[in-house]
Amino acid sequence: MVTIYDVAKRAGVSPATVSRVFSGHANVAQARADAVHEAARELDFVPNRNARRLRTNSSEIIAMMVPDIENPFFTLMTRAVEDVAREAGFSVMLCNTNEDPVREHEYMRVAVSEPVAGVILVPSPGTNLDLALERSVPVVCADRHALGYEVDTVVADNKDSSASATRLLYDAGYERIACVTGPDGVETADMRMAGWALAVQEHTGAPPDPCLGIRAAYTVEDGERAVRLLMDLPQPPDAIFAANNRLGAAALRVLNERGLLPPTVGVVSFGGLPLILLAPLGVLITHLPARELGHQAARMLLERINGLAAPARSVTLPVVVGGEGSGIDMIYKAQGSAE
Amino acid sequence: MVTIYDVAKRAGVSPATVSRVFSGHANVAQARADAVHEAARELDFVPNRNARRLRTNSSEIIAMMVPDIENPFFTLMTRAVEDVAREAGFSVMLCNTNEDPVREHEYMRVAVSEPVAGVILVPSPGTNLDLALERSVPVVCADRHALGYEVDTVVADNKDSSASATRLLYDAGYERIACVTGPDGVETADMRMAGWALAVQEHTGAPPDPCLGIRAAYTVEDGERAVRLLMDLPQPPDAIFAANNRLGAAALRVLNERGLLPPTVGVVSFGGLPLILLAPLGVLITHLPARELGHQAARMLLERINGLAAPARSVTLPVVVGGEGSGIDMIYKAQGSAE
DNA sequence: CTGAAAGCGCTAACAC
DNA sequence: GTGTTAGCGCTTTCAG
Repeated sequence: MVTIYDVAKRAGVSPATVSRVFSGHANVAQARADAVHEAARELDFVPNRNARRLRTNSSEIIAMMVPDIENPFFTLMTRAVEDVAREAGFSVMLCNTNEDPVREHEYMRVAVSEPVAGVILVPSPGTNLDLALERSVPVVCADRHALGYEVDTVVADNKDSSASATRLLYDAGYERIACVTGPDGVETADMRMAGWALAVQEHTGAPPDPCLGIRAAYTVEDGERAVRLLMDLPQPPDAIFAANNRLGAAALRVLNERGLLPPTVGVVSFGGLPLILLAPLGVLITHLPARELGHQAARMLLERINGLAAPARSVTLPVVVGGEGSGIDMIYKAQGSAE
Repeated sequence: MVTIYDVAKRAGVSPATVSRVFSGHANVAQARADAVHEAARELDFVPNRNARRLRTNSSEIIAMMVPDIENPFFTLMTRAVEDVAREAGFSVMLCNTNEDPVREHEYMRVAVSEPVAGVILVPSPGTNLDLALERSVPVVCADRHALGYEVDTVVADNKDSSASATRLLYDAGYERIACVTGPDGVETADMRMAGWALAVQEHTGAPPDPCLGIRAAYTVEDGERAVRLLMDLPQPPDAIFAANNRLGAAALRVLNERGLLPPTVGVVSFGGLPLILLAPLGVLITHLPARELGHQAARMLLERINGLAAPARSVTLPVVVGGEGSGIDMIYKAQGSAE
């Protein structure tokens, strides 16, 4: 393996000079810097990052922990994180927490012992950040808050936009609107259900019928189970507010089985369905700002990595509802692969 | 930061013993090992991986380089890699090459200087593996071969199954079948087009009309452009063989615009469309073994990381076509999120 | 089975 | 500006 010593010898300078040249921020005479670069090229020198990291106790790796890497929403967010990370010279280590605090914590252990420069996390209900915080590894939460911790967080405006989306169903003439949402304690699930409940209360003057608000894992399979339950009710709903893209797909699949596709039964999918046409259907989609969530989270993390010491910040990204180019759209007008 | 020295002092042993306990494979008396573990727990000791890596010159990171992390096909593959990597104690660094050799090479540089334990790569036409090979970082290629290199590779049986899929369109009564495939030089694009051409030749006794075989980037946008070209032909096709999921979606979108959805114009999408119902349509889907590709690639890489020195292996995963549970299925029967 | 000691390749004081 | 030097925390001979 070729080291700075080899390069130094060949370039006729000291190892320190080589180090200075490669670590950037240091004054080296132009002539010597050139000599170093030339020697390095000739020797095909690649700096050893582990040695550097051991010395500086830092890395250029960001850990990105998401509940489900196969969900296009998180994929898009990850992609956005990767884009800004790369530009700043960081790599992204991807971790699939599976919405499981144990697994998440396991990953946190390796992240901390790495140590990574920072972590971007979509927290689960049982998230534990102690390990990272003790060792002052910067953490920013995306999409949801971490319960009991004060860290930078960026989320979407879940409650208000859920209420707006639900109102759209009322506007379209539906009267008995159900809600399928995610697991208890998952912030997005809770907030979106709260938004739905709010809109129902506004419209009917009473809290929603408890049978109409139902929970499922954020998966198509479990969503189908839940939607079947809903449609088997003595008084089934005439519209469904689905709190994420998986549940939206589940609703459509079940309704399809029963010949009740929209507009027979109304559907709003909170979060984009994969880019594909469903032209005959009138499904309402709200576009979550997945990309912006990722960008913002990455930017905030980079600030922290660079030493920013301000108190925890919390930003809520707006989800404009209704109108062209806004948050809610007919599916066949949907742009972008999956928000 | 707490080090093995702190732990050693507290446990009343030497640093070497602590190291032996944590690096596993070493004989330490049970009593001392217990003492070490206890001390480590009390001190909340986490081994510093950079120090270890510097010493051993190895890491537990696998670089996974894919052309488009937002494509569910690659996402699923990545997920499969992550699953087997995790089990073996490895983390996955995700790299989005964007089908761009320059960007790919850039990532290869950081992978090599990391150094990562190995890399799993979906190569582009211009892939250059010299950097990794010189430094004997194991590489396995997935989904495509790397031109000009002898490395472990796992691919799907693209040509034969494309031919079979095309035959299915003939069987369904279509007569003038077009093909939209990916960029020239991208192996999957070339092989799938070759399979289509083979089936056409078989059926018509002549090579396909060159106008009917068209290329596009593997994106929905560019696919739409290509399909429009096809449908604007003086003699437009009555069926389309789309060589990947993006192009399949593109075909459906364009046909939808023109009121020509299947079965008016036949469509086969080579590679699963995202899980969503399209019941009224009769789209043929072939399911690519994305998960198996990932598993297999990861397993082969792990073998190399563990020192296997056999000559390069090449495995082709079968894509059984036709029949229940096989490669081709009606979309509304599709299982799995996106193969 | 265990400890002492020598680095892995690099950076960062510190002198010059 | 540049060279010298002392480690970063860990693994690994080598003795005992």
